[in-house]
Amino acid sequence: MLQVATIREHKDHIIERLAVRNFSDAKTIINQVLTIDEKRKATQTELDNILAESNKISKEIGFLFKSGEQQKATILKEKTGQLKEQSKQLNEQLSNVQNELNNLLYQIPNIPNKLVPAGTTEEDNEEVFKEGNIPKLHDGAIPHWEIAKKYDIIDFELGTKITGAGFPVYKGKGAKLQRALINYFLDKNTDVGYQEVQVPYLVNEASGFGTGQLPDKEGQMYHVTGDNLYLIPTAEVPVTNLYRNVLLKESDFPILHTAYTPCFRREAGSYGAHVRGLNRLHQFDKVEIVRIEHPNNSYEALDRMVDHVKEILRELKLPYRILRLCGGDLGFTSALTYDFEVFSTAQDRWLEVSSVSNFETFQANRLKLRFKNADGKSELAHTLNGSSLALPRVLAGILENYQTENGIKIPEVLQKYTGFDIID
RNA sequence: GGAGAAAUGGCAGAGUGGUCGAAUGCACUAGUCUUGAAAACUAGCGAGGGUCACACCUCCGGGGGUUCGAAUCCCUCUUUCUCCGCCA
Repeated sequence: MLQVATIREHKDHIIERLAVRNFSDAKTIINQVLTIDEKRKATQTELDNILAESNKISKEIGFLFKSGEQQKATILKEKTGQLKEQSKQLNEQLSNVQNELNNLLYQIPNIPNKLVPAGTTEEDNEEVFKEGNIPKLHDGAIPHWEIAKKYDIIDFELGTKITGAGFPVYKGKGAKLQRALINYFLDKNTDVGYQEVQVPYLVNEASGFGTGQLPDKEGQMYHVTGDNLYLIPTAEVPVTNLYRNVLLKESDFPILHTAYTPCFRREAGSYGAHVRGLNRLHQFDKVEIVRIEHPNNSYEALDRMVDHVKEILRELKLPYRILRLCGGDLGFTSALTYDFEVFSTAQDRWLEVSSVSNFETFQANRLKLRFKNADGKSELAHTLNGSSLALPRVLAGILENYQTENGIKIPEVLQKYTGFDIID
């Protein structure tokens, strides 16, 4: 959520940048926000004046009672009745205006960074980096869902029986390989200073609001209605909300966390040809990295996160590329996002395995995540996060790219975690 | 799940209807003293709105109510603690 003060000061710039997202209503909404905020201020001032007078009279009544002048007090009491009625009305007005203002603010996405290219679909994303060799597979190479079946390491039908489509069961070396990946990712992250945390997989409404999933995207999350809780779609939600309503010191920066969690996504409406196997699931595992940064450092931090994910993919020897998301593909809350995609050789397509974003103050404003700056003033911090990494597609990439006629080889860096070097 | 107690500033902890955004202690910040530090002393020290700056307004777990006036009384929700029940 943008701050009204920011909107007021940088109105033209914001309208111009929002055009990159094809957010055509920008000008109208921004102008509405400013008008309504003026109304808010006026109403607030009017209410404050009435409350001030009412407070003054109440105090006087107190003194009069003490000195035994009951009659004078009674006269004053009558006067407060009117004021009370007025303040009640104004209060209602104020909360209406405030709701109106908030409803507008909720509709405005984050301002894209100047690096974000214009564009409408994923075709317009900008490839900024590419590395690794696409292996030449032997004749008869197969996609990962067939590999999974052939070696009996992932059972999709069994998951369907227990829950439904999109909830696979990992078995034997498949399960072990998954666990190896989780441990490997966590170790890589903690090695460079991310503190590991284990967090709840269910979150309340306030948390969903803080990171921007609510109120608009509740359809993407599983809702436990009995207790009004949501299953997390990503560790970003609980981990970032660790810092909801927090006032930091400048010396607290940077804050770095990593967390392994399962992720639950309804993926409503995204069925189709490209969702086979591990490509798109309702439940999957992910290791996330989250940073809370001083505004001056957040873009350097973003670059460091990108470098970190690069190193992991390099170590796994998977061919990958990095995309800078265009305005049309950029998430609602993000100012700049880099997607990492691994090449899935048997499917002949790129699979997204990580998404690294800077949200600047967009989430912090909702979270009330601030720090005391050098002038002693409260200022919003910047939040960032990235996958490091999402498991299923990395797994798919390994199974497909490492397949040989004799079985699936295990990437060298993982062998000390798996305890085996081939699935056969 | 049942019964009882509690929730106040970074922490501890006063405050049970009026001048209380709130005593006191610790922590913290600045100054005096000191070669420096400690100690001692002095001053400052919650957040949000509003203002050029003041004034002023709001906030004592959340929400609602009583009252001219609520941290204080009432209702409700949440959380914590104790006891009982259940249980990985």
